[in-house]
Amino acid sequence: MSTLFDPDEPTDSRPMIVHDGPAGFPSTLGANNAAPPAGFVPGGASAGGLPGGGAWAGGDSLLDGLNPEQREAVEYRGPALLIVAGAGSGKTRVLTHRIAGLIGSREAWPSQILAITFTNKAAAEMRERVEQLLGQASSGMWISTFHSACVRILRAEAERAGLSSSFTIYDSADSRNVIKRIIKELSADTLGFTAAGVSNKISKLKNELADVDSYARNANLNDPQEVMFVEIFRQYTKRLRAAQALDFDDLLAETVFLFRAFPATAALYQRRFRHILVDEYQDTNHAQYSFIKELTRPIEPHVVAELDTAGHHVRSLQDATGAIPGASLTVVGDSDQSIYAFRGADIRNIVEFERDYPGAKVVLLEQNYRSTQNILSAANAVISNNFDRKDKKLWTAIGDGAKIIGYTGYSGHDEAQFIADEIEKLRGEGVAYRDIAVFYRTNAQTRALEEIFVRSAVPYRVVGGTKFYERAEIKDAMAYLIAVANPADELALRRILNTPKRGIGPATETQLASFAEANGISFRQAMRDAGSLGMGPKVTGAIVKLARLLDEAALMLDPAQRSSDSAAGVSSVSEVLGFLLTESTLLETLRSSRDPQDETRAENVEELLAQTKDFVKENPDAGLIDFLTQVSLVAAADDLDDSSGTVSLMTLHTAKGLEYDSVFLTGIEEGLLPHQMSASEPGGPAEERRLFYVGITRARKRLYLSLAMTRAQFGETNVAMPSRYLQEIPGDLIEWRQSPGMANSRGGTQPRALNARRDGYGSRGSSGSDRFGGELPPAPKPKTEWANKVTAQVRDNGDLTLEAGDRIRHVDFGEGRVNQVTGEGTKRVAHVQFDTAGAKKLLIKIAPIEKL
DNA sequence: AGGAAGATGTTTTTT
DNA sequence: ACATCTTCCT
Repeated sequence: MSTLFDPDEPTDSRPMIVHDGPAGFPSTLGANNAAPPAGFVPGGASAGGLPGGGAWAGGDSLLDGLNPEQREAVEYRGPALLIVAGAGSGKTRVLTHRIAGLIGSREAWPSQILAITFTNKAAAEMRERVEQLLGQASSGMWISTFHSACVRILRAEAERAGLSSSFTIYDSADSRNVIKRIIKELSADTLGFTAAGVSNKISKLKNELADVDSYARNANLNDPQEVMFVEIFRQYTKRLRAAQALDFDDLLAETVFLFRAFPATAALYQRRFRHILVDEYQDTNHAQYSFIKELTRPIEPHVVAELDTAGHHVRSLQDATGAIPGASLTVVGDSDQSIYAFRGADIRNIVEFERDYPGAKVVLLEQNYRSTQNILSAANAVISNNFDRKDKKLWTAIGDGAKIIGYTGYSGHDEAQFIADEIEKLRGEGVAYRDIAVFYRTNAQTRALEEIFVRSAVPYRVVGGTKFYERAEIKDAMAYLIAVANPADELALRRILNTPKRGIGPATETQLASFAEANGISFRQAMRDAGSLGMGPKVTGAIVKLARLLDEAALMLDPAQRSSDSAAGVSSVSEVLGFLLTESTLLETLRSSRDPQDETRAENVEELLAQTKDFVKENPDAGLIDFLTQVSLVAAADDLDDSSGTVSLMTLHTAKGLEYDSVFLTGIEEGLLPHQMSASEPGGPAEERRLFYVGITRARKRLYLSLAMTRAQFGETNVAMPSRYLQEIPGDLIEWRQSPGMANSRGGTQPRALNARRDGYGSRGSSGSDRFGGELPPAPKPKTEWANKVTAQVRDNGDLTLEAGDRIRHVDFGEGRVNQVTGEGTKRVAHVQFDTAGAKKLLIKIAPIEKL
């Protein structure tokens, strides 16, 4: 987060560098720095810089503890470097050391470095580690995501780009709303258009840097379907522009367009960033690729001259021809971990890097420092089934480690119970909750897990999922802020128009819109002028009042206006939000509602208010726009709090780039992994395999693979088949606690069909393990004890008191004896030794138990 | 205008 | 199963 507001301002206290503007080049040197940077110095580093170094980082050489390949990746100097980094091969280490080396050896100023990461969290981590290596904070580095970097550039160059610098950023839900409205107005739904479909298509096009016009030029105008799509696209573009809004894809595309249209503007950034490093390069799409391509373009002599005349310092960077050579580019990636093709990531960007940047150096990192050999062997075996890849084998010096544990549950709930039990077992062995993670393919799978975890008193955290900022009440509150920051944003205005209810219905809304249209004024202005619309006095009053409220809030933020009455200076984001929430009665309405859910909603809004206060504290110089930007660009993985002592639950996609001691990979079933939807996509199954591979390689010491025989979806319970990928793991690596073929306890449930492999995978000698070859037995009946019963009941045992020695009966586990009771109030937990089911922990308040 | 009951679709992944 | 959207009723 701090990366979005990294201290790049002249107000920064450190004397090292003085900046000269948004694209500031270190034009003036601090007194303590004698040597100016001169772009990269080939060979300079190894000669006098790094190895002997230690001058800058508390004496620790940057190369200590690196293997030869890693060293090479840190030390190499040249225009282009590709680091092919297998999972867990220490690429973050290499990147941070490389950056620290560039800065520490004075080859580059921090401000000449642009490092792109996949998430804000990764950016923050990288910044921290670089500063740790350097032994000091280094302002001016840009370490951020593609999107954050583009926002920063676009806000700085807004005028050039034809935008307001306070443009709003629409998330996918916002753009879908706009599209939905357009579809409705054009009655395009009769042609089979859906908001989601159109939104996806537009997103894909923008990722390819197409816009309406370029698309329309090549469109087949005899196809009514196509004509309609073009019309929707056109409307969408028009509305976003009118609202001074950009969607996620625009952020990149507009930046690229800006660079291409204004070479001199681009040159400011080309000149500034002499070293560009991109992480997760395999997941870049065409727009991102182009962004990097533009930034690393050499600056033509005539543009250099232009800059020079404009007073920029460029002479020192010129080569013999008068041009400024392109920045040096380092990309890191692993094509085996490419999992975002579905949203336009183009694996060719990394595969063809050498062709793209002739003379590029390639370094391969294959030694893994994360996982045990058993885990790596499984990963290697799986991924080797993807043809069309460079063979690459991860290896480790760590040793074999524990076997992979396999488990087949009767249902998703059974699977979840197994995981909860195993987590407790691990806990008993001294593994902390925070070192455990549970991965799944789809968010829907969290339900069963959460239910069981709550019951079993396993502390957990869902990373991502339904995000805080996507909640309706938060979007409402945010819409107030957006309306203040960007009066042109009609979407925000319409959203708050009748939230909370103030008697302004859809009819009134339409009247306002057409009034604005007819008079060529903004929706906001139409609200101010509502008096001349001849509506009822009550409605008119409500509209005008809202408009006035927003205007007033805007004044609170405007430094020019602070002259008169209000003694205080410019108000902070939290003050403005507090004002808006109070005056609009949004918060009060939620609090006094009789809908029980509104209580939580009110709490959420208050949480947002608290967050703005934190934000103001951490970023004293940042304004409303900065806050809105930050909120727009937070990702699922960003809010992961490492310090919390909880088990982490997340999707396989979110898991990329993370690692845990113990990993549970759940739902390894056909239809789920690989997912049903991927079957029709061209590279689908291969991408799903990479996803599986990514999941496996997150584990350091222990890996659990679990699946269920039946899984509930769409309210129906369906039979699930083991994933084809399971067979790709050599049997001797897995120890099946309950194998896919032997889940027949309890009076002999039928053995079930696998994808018919006679040698079975892994079933270790237990009875019935090899009975499933060939035949296709009927689907097993869901075990009644589990099937969908957990959801049915919302239990509340009230103030049931238990103490050590009590005997209880549990719906699923039978009878048992309480050994211990811990915790307080509603969180009291009973530690129970069941007669047949073993030891469990139960949350007393809600567990399906009775005292005997 | 606002609320309740009924209809509908949604679940692949995300900056 | 659940949430959201639509339709109908007050």
